Amino acid sequence: MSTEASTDTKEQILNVAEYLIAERGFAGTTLRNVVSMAGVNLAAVHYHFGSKEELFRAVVERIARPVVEHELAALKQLQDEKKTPSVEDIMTAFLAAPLNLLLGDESSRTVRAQFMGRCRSEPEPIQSIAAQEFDASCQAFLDALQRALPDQSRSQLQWKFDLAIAALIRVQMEAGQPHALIQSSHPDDVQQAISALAAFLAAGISA
Amino acid sequence: MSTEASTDTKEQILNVAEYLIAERGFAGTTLRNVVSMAGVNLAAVHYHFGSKEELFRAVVERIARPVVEHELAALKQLQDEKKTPSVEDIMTAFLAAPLNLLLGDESSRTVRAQFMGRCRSEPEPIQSIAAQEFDASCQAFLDALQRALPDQSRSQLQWKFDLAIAALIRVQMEAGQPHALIQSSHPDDVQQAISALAAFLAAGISA
DNA sequence: ATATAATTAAAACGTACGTTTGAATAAATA
DNA sequence: TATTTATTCAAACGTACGTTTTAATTATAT
Repeated sequence: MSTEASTDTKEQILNVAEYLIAERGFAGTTLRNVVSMAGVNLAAVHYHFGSKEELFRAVVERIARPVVEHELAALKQLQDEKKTPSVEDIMTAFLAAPLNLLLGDESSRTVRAQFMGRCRSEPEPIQSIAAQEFDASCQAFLDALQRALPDQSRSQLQWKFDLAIAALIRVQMEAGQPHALIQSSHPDDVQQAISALAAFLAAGISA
Repeated sequence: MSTEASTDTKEQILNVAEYLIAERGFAGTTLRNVVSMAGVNLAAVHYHFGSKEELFRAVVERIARPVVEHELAALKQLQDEKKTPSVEDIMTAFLAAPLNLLLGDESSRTVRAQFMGRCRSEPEPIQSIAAQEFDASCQAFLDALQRALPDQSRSQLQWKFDLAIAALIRVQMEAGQPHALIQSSHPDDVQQAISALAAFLAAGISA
């Protein structure tokens, strides 16, 4: 048996698509760019994924699943430790999973971050496809914030948490650039960035 | 004489290009979409602007100029009133100009906001073309923040102010949507949103 | 009114797009 | 080994892209 050759092709396509869409956006990335850089045949995309849009969905799923899992696990652990975690605790748990992904192998460090950033600014229906993959963790963290700040209205917390996501994504996209919060993928730097960003957001959300 | 017909065509193209790029992004907008909706000939784009990229630059310039002017004027007035304005004062001045643009005629209310949002997430070189149009006011406000918070390092303020811009743009893009900060273009609502967002950001930046 | 310039129009340029097809090749089953 | 299935490949499908060209039209000025 060899699903070997098959999965190689499939993963190569996913890797390259993630890289190019992160760099150029969905509309700016052509399947011919993808297969050329991946070293596979053009028809392989439709054989394995069906269409360009389905390929995008596959890339998003591959990225979102572990992030959402980590986030929900971190939140659960936090709630097991403390009865009512602070806003800063909650935000730290929320930020840790995606930002620690920046610690992965150097090659795909920024790529994954930039891809997630693109997801939120792509035109419909691309944006919605991405959003629904992250929806589960967003709801859970919003509930946690509501318990920590019972005096704030739900709609208030909603737009504040939305801005927190916007900030997280901005930090991810700018990682490594001249004046960004995250300068290197060194564990200490990333941990410090998580703390600084959690403090920034906790202050704003609590205000 | 009639530069009449000419400026009509030119402005129609600018209007429609702004609308479509706001909705679909630069790569997702075709010149044939533009001229079809604008009711002008395809060649008119190249006659008046030279290329698709130059058309984009023209749209950005038309939007950015009044915003930057208003922002710098508001900052100057603030610094004339108070010797050392508070962080919240500064952020309010920064937010007021772009958010008050949402008070314009209902038709183009969200369009302009979404366009500015797109500018920051477009792939290069589109993003840079847009960024340089807003650069002047960014530097001025960063300087003002530095004077209000002399204990924070420049690089700290830089990523914080960058996140403030990200938040501003997110608020603009989401305006009118279900759980957004800005629900209507009613002057009172917008003014309240400016206050809330200024408080959110001032807390984060000062933290 | 006539000549000159500015603007619009229709059509085609070459290129690249996402997708489909049908044959060739490799792998798995019998 | 023979046969069926899964995968790769080269080529072409029709469509749409940004841009250019050339001619018709409109306005300005002599």
